[in-house]
Amino acid sequence: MSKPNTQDNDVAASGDQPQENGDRQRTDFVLEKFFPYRVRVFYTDVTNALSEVYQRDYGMMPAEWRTMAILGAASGGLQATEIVARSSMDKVVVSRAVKRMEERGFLMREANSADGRSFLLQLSDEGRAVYEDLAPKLLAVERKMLQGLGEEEISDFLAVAQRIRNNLATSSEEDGH
Amino acid sequence: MSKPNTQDNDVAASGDQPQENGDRQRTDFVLEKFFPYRVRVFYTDVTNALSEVYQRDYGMMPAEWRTMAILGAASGGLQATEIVARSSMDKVVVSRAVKRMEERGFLMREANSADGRSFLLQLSDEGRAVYEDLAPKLLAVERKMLQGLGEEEISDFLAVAQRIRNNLATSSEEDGH
DNA sequence: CGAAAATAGTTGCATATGAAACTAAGTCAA
DNA sequence: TTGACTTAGTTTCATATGCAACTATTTTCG
Repeated sequence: MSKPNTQDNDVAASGDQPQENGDRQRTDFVLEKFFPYRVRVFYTDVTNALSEVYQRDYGMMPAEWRTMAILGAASGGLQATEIVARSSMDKVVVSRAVKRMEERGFLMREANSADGRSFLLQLSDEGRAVYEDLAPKLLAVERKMLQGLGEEEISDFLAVAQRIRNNLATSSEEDGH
Repeated sequence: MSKPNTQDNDVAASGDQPQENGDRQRTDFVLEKFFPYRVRVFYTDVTNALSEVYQRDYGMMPAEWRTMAILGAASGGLQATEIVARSSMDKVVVSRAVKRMEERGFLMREANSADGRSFLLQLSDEGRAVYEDLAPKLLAVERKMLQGLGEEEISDFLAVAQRIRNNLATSSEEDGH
């Protein structure tokens, strides 16, 4: 699956499956039943519930909130790289989030004496105040969405998600197997 | 953007948890443990696994594939509105996906005699061939990601996702309850 | 040491996105 | 009818995104 880009893949030629006849062969693909589709619908609702809060209250975008969440929980200053690692966000996204937050006075950058390429980031007092306001609100949203679910249901759910991720991470060689 | 509301929630006042002292109150928010964060990480992997395929093979983007998936399963022509409804995509997104697919010769638009505002959309022969090529490949990705999971585990998973969506859809009035 | 490779972070570019405004067509009701 | 309202779909605009190229530093190791 590493074909760089064969792009103009001749449509007629890629016949893996029997072409049957000229008639419509009706692959039974139903988007609404498709697992990844449902995941997306689910994800969209979850993520909207959150961004609604930090968007509305502070005009922050997801990357900014996540950056804040990590810095808020940290004790000392962190490098941007750590934020990248712990947020699973792209480094460009983090870079821009940091920039914007600094402009808004939510965080401070100081030179890193140990490494001239990087900076140590931490929340300003104002940023921390925002964090202390937002974190409980977002935890409340989490509580709301998980309302009525038992510990075990939740951990099962996460376990399944994790197994799916593992399945996907497995190189395709071993899957027909 | 600005502060449209009362939101200035006094940071010090929102104490659900014991306030201890005036010292840093250390809200215990840990991004990595935060349910919505995990959902996002999961979703990202799932969605990437799919887009990798239609992106690589046909340079399509998600909205295009989803449009194709719906049209591919439909018998007659569909209005864009139906695609919007059944894909839970924005109508602007659908509009552009349709446009691009038409340009690429994957679908045909014919005037809708029953309603002059809309068009009836359906896959062209070429579009259908692409669909017939892609649908099985994407079903295979689905199979791969669900590998090793039992029917019941999957349906439980989806049920939990649904319950979470329901929790979120519920107006906040009734949630403290 | 010092050149090549690796790493931190930023920027440019091309494209994607959503909100809101817009056009055109259909519906409703007096 | 006609005028107000609704709906289908497109366009505009401002912003978000990701890749790849870039600068500046640090690391590696012959």
